[in-house]
Amino acid sequence: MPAGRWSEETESRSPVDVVARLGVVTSYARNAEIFGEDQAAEHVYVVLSGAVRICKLLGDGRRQIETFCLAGDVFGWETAPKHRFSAEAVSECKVIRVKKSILFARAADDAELSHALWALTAAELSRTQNHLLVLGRKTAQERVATFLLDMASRAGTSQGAVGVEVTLPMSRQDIADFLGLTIETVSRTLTHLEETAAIALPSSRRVVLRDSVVLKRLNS
Amino acid sequence: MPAGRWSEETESRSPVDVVARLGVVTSYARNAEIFGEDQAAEHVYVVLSGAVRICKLLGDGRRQIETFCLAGDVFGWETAPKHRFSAEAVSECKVIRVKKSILFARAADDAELSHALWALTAAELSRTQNHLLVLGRKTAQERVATFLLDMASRAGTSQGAVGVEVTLPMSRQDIADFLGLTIETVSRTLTHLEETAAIALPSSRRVVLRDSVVLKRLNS
DNA sequence: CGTATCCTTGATGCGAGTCAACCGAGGTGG
DNA sequence: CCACCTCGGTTGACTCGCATCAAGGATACG
Repeated sequence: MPAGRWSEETESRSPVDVVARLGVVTSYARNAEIFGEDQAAEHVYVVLSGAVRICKLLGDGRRQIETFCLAGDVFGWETAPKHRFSAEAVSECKVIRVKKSILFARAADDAELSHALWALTAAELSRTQNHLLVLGRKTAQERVATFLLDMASRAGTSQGAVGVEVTLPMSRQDIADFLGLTIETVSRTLTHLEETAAIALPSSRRVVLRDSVVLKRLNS
Repeated sequence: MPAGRWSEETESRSPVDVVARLGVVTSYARNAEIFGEDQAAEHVYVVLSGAVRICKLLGDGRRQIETFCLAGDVFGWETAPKHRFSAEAVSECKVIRVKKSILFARAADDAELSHALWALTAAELSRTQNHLLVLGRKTAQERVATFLLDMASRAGTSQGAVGVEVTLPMSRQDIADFLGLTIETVSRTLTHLEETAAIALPSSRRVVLRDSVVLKRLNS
C-alpha cells in the first residue's frame, strides 16, 4: 500500500488508507445504531461496505438525514466532544473505527495527514452546502432527480452514460427523510419520472437513468 | 496580542487573529459582490464589521443563502480552486482578505494554526448541518423562531434573557432566502409571532424576544 | 413633495402532506 | 402447498401550508 502524495484537487486514496490502518473493523446489522446523538464522540469511522445514514431528530420524531455514507466515506468527524447526530446502518455494513485521540496525535506532527483531515471536512461541508440548496429551493421532482444523479455518480458510473442502473441501498422512507419530503411524494415522483421515460424502475430499489438530459435539467 | 493556545472546545480568538494579521482590509458597499460563483478562490476573508451573505443561485434565479457572516466570522474557505458560492455585502462592511497560499504555507509547519483551520471548517459544517434540519423538516414558524434565537445568541446576548433586542442587518428577502421561504411568509410569520406576544417589532429591523419559552419550543 | 425601496396585508391557487386503501414480495406455520 | 401475515411500496382522495399575485402602507431620501 503506497503512501501516495495528497494533492489538493483529487480525493486521493491515501488519507482514508492512513485512517484505516489505525483502526479496527466492526460489522453492523441493518438499522443498527452505530452511535447516537449526544453520545461521546471518541471515534472516527470509515465505511468499508454497505451504507450508513447520518441523522438528526426533532422532539416530535421528525427526522432529517444529513447524508448517506457509502464505501470509502468517512463519518463521525467532529470537534465537539459529543456527537450532534446519530449514525445507523442502512444495510448490513462493515466499518473501520479509529480513536480520534490517536488520529489527532498523529496529525499533530504529520502536516500531510493534517491537511487531509481538513480537506475531507471541507469536502463534506461543500456537499452539505449543495444539499442546503436542494432542501431550501428545489421542487420534489428536482430533489429526486438530483438525488438519483448523485447516487449514480457516487456509484462510480461514467458521468452521463445512458441506461446506467443504480441500486439504492436505502428505503423510500430514508430517501424521503434525506430530501425533506414524505414517502408518498418520493414514490409518486419516481412513478412520474418513469411515466415520462426519464427513468425506468425494474424493481423498487433499482433505477435505470434513461434520459439524463431531462434529469440534468431538473438538477439545475 | 498574545498567542493564546488553541483549545479544542472554545472558539479561541487566536486563529482569527493570526489570519487577520496576514491580510489587508477592504470595505464593501451594501450589496457589493465580494466574490462570485466560479471565480478563482485565492483568498480567505474575515469579517471585521457589517454582515456578509454567502449564496448559491439556481439557473432560474432562485437563491439560497447558505449563511450570514457577522464580525469575527471567516468565509471563502474552500479546497476547490473555484468558489462554489458567491459572497455579497448585506450592509456596508469591512473585511480582511488573506491569500490562501500564504495561509496554507504557514499552516504547513504550524500544527496549531493547521488545527485551527480545521476546527473552523468543522464548526461551519456543524452549523450547516443544523440548517439542513431547519430547511428539511421545520415549519415556517419554527424556521423564523430558530433564526431569531440564532441571531440573538450570535449578537452575544446572555442566553435566554427576556426582552433582548436584536437588530437584524438583513432584509426580509435575505431572511426568506436563508430560511427557504418567501418574503411574504417571513413577514406574516413575524406579524403572527408579534400578535401572540412571542416577540415585539419596534421597527422592521429590530426584534425584541419577549417569550423565549415559546420561541425555544418552536426551536425544537 | 415625489419617488423609490422595503415591508405588510389580503385573496387565491397549487404542490406537497395527510389519511387511507391496496398491492406484491417474502416468510412462516399449519 | 397454500393460507396468512408482515413489511415496504404504490396509489387515490382530500387537506393545508406556503407560494403567488396584487394592493396598499411606511420610511428614507433627493
